[in-house]
Amino acid sequence: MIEIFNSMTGQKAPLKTLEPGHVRMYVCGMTVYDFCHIGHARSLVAFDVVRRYLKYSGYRVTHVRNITDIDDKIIARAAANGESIETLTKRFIDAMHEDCEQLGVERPEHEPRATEYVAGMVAMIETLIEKGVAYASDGDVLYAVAKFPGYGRLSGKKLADLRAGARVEVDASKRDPLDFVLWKAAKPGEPSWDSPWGKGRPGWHIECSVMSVALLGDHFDLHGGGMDLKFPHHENEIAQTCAACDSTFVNVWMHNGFVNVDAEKMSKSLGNFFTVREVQKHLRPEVLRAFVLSSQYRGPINYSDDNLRQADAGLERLYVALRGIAADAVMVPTEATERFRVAMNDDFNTPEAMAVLQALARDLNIAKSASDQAKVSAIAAELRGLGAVLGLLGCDADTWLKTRPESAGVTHVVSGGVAPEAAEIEALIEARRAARAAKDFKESDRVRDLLLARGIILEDGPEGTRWRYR
RNA sequence: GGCGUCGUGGCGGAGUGGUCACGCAGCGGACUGCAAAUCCGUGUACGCCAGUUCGAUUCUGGCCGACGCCUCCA
Repeated sequence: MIEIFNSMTGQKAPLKTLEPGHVRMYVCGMTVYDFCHIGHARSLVAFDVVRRYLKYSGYRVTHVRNITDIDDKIIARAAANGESIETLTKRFIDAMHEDCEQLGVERPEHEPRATEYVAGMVAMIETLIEKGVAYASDGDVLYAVAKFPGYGRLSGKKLADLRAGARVEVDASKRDPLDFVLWKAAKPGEPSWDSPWGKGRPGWHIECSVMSVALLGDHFDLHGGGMDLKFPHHENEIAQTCAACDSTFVNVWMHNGFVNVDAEKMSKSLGNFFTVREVQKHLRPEVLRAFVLSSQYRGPINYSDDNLRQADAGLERLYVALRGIAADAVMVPTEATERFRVAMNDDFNTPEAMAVLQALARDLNIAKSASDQAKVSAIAAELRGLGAVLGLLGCDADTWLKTRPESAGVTHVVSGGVAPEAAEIEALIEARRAARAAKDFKESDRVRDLLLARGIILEDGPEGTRWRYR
């Protein structure tokens, strides 16, 4: 039984799908005017693990992740770059897909774009006006927040408190400062669509209401996103969908925590963000993934070189254990799998799940030194199998270990082939072998130091010498 | 100001009313020509103050501190 923390209730509860064996989930995706940063990566990876684990647990998953391809920032960025909105958004959508592939994030079943659903948004806005919860004003359409009784429930806010804390100047067209825009009248030169209220474009929140209803229905199982979307975005989504469809909308709300830098939220406005592709210049995407999974998805996670280094070291230990073992055995679940499942069933406790992988690595190393082949391949299969549920350990171990960190970034999808200078390294190892055979340890140590200076570590074993980068 | 999350050993990070996380780093041992890798061992950690309890890091209350949301943001 999978238990999930529901932001709406503040408690964990067993997952009960509306349709037996089928999970329908919607996760807020990106606004595509820039590259993915580590914060996006965390959300992407966190919900990718949710998706993978649900599938592993036997569910069919219909996962929707939207793409916001029209909004103020996109318009501004395109104008600043002197390029069209289409060119800009296409570029960053492609970049996002590349980043996802690097991070091992599976493609969701649907990736709807806001601009493809404008007609539906207009229709929902009309319904909201008919129902008396929205009003047109100077070409804008606003949602009258006070008309929706449950407003603030998700974020635990009261209308009065929100008004007291309001830091935004009141827009003259708003009847209540908290009312939010469903439709924006077009300004000259801006992209626009025809509507009953004149030319304009949708507000941000309405797209998610319309696209989720269109692809998943007006009542589905899971809705996720970053903590910062809880208010106002998800609150507004609820107000829109529930009022327009007279529905329950979402059963379980999930929110991932932030990535911090020096204990501060990584964000565009603070300028303390790193993009996924920058980071991949000096480490492999799988390390980033392991780093994200090293803490539970709801808590904060601190981005630092040392924490990344630790994630790398932990992952390397797993790959070292798997090295040289054929990946041909079928996974047979043992107590380790049971422990893994208990951890994951508890609101996706990935740190605990990773501890299980480490325990398997130790057992594997022990079985290896005992030369218990049956046990070795069984444990290796279980380790790989559970790793796959987290989207880890998908590479060939030897390839992983023989790929230089600085040439990383292209290794998540195993492509075979070791580093280019492998032949040269092998030659030096052979020379050293000869020296050792002749008991010329001075020479053999010289060769080893030579290689070490290039970041290559040698390991002498019963079957000869192996090498890896570090 | 309102609302909320959190505070675990050198670091990261789970978890629990009373023997165990796990990883990184360190130290000792085994192994090794020496290393590396691996295995074994090793740390009186649970913000502060009270309360409940035979016993609290784990429950309750208060305090302090950090962070977040209240405005676009994963």
